[in-house]
Amino acid sequence: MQTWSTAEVVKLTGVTARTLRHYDAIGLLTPAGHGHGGLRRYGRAELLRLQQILLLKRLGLRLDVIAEILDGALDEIAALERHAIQLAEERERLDHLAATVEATIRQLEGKQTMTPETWFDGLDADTQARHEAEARSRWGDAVVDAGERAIRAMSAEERSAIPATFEDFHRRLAALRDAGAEPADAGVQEVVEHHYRFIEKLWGTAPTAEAYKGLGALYTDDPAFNATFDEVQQDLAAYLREGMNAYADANL
Amino acid sequence: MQTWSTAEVVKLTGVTARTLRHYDAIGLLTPAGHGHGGLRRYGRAELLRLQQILLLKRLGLRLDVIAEILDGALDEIAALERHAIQLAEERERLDHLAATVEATIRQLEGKQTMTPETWFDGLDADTQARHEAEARSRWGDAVVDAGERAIRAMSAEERSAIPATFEDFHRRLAALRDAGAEPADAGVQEVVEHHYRFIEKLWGTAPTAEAYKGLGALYTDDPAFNATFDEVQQDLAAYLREGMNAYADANL
DNA sequence: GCTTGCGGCTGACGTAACGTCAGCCAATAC
DNA sequence: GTATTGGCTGACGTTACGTCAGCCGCAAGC
Repeated sequence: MQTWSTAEVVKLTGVTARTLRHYDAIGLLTPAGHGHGGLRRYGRAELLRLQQILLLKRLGLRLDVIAEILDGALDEIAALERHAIQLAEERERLDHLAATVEATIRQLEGKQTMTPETWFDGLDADTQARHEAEARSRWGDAVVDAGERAIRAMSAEERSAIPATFEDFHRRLAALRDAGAEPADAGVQEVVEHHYRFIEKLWGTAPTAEAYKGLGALYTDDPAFNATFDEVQQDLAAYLREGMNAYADANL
Repeated sequence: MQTWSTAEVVKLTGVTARTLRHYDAIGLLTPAGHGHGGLRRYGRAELLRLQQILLLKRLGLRLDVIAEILDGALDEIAALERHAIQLAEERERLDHLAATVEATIRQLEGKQTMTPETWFDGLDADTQARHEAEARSRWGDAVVDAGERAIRAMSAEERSAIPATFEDFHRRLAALRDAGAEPADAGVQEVVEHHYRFIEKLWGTAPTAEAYKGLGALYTDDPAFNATFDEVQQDLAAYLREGMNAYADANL
């Protein structure tokens, strides 16, 4: 029976000698035997098996899965079906990623003059871009795009008034808190309602309960936001968040 | 100045403690200082940096690249643009892979329901039965039945003529190739069209461009197929594959 | 007989980004 | 005094090999 040495198999198939040794080491492709000095010798059956391995590998399957298929422990069609599903998921993930990266680039390039620097009050352009990326991954592109349109539709006056409006909310909330009001109390909820309406205006669409609560969580979780609130009053972000949660539960 | 312990940062950001230690170990995020017992302490600056790290990481950048960007050694926009290109390439690769996998699955299905041992040597009756049961539960009866109906709609003569029909294609292609014809030439494309119609008949449905190309790739990649072609003429599979690609591009 | 070269061999380390122990330490709570 | 909390520092495992380093057997040339 004809046999082939490692070097010959390398020439025939294009795989590297190291790969053959690796497949031997993990038991995926055991040589037919060993010649003088322990030299590996492959027979026809091993070459055929190697061809199958390479085919399945080209399809992106993992070596352990390939081994299970070739040894009959796994159904080939079922394994490929699962693999196809994984490929589709991965592709979708990449699509989403690519969109977010593109948005980030556009933002960094400043080609989009959407939110003036005043928007996030104190955040530099770089941080702003990060926030847009975060917003897109949190709420989706549609929401952020709508927000951009809404902001552009505002007059310059309205736009420049944004930070002051937020500051006004924050100060009123801090005052209520100092007075001992709970987040769910009517006075606080009134301010929160104004806040909600204002966000709706900024976003160009009415936030859902989840989105609004998510925004509240962002206020406390994001150190940049949190710091902005802390400047007005310690832990004000958490106070507002509770107010937003209560508002969302009661009205959205 | 306010500082946070590892556990606090974990709660604030959602990353694991192990990750924070890892980032410290590779120098990506060094704590502001160490408290009693070597406990890590993070300040506002570190939280902001961590925030940036997490955003870039969500965009799929590698940690060493992130470090270079944050330390100013790399231009952020340029790095993201390169990254976007890589994402697009990876996506395309997955597209291609998915199409090939789908075609392979179809072909394996065809192996079992449509063309018996005469065309493909390799699956015994038991394996075939398992595959069919698997196929029915996974793809639904409709698809498998359609294929079987298509086969059954053939007369016994037609069925037994399947291998001969393929062989006829192969011989005609080999002859054209010997005569110097390119895969895209009209004469070859005419044979390929017959081949396409025949596959359509066997599958019970018209292959898409991707599926048809995937089948061509399978002819060259699968050793069982390739060997069948090689018996007629050396590297005939690759020749047919090119013809199939040209046909798909022009007509599907 | 000795060296050189070829072809191959067996470890062993490195890769990306951590997860998952194992074993130890310090401060606090009971 | 001890259990608990919260943290610490190694070190191994993960995937599919690439890349040495060091050694061995066999042949040809000197």
